Amino acid sequence: MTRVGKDFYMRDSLTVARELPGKILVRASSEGICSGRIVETEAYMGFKDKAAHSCRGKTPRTEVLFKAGGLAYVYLIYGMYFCLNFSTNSPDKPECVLIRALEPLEGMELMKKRRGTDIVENLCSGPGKLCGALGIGRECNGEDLCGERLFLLDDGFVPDIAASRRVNVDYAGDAAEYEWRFYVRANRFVSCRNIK
DNA sequence: GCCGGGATCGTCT
DNA sequence: GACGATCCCGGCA
Repeated sequence: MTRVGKDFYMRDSLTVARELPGKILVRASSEGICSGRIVETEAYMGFKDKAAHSCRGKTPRTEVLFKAGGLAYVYLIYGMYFCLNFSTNSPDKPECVLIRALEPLEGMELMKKRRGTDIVENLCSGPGKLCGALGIGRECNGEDLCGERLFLLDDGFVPDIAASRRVNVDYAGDAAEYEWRFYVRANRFVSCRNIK
């Protein structure tokens, strides 16, 4: 079991998104420790990707993406839910990877309490859900992914990974067709299991 | 089990 | 002023 270091994030988001499934995300807060194995990701490739927040340049919201990779990019969606992304690559390439689903491991009781359900499949099977389960909000934006509150472990497990179109980016023209979503095949903790 | 609609507000135009 | 990188609930089967 090793900690994932900064170098891992200093590559393009497609490469990172493909290698993330199987890694273990650990979240430590005042309420306790939670962890889960990443089972679903999406790559957002910066300027060359019309679905990416950063494709039209730097704004107050996307500022974190214009720094070296290895930071959390957290934003509010639909006015009610948060999404967790890992920034990747160099400051001139504002790319990131959306974390879409986890297979819950540690801290099951705390995650159930935060989510208000005992159904394990519903704890982290979606971007908004996993932020709820892990207690991730706007205060995590810019958080170092190699710190003590949020980090990644590698236990050597390599799952069987499939690719598909990304979820809910129909507005993005050609970019909507790119198969930049990566998920663990036949895993019951993946969101949108009808999309192949 | 599947489907449709509503919630809710920060962000950018 | 419009619109989401979503989720939940209710209705119907």
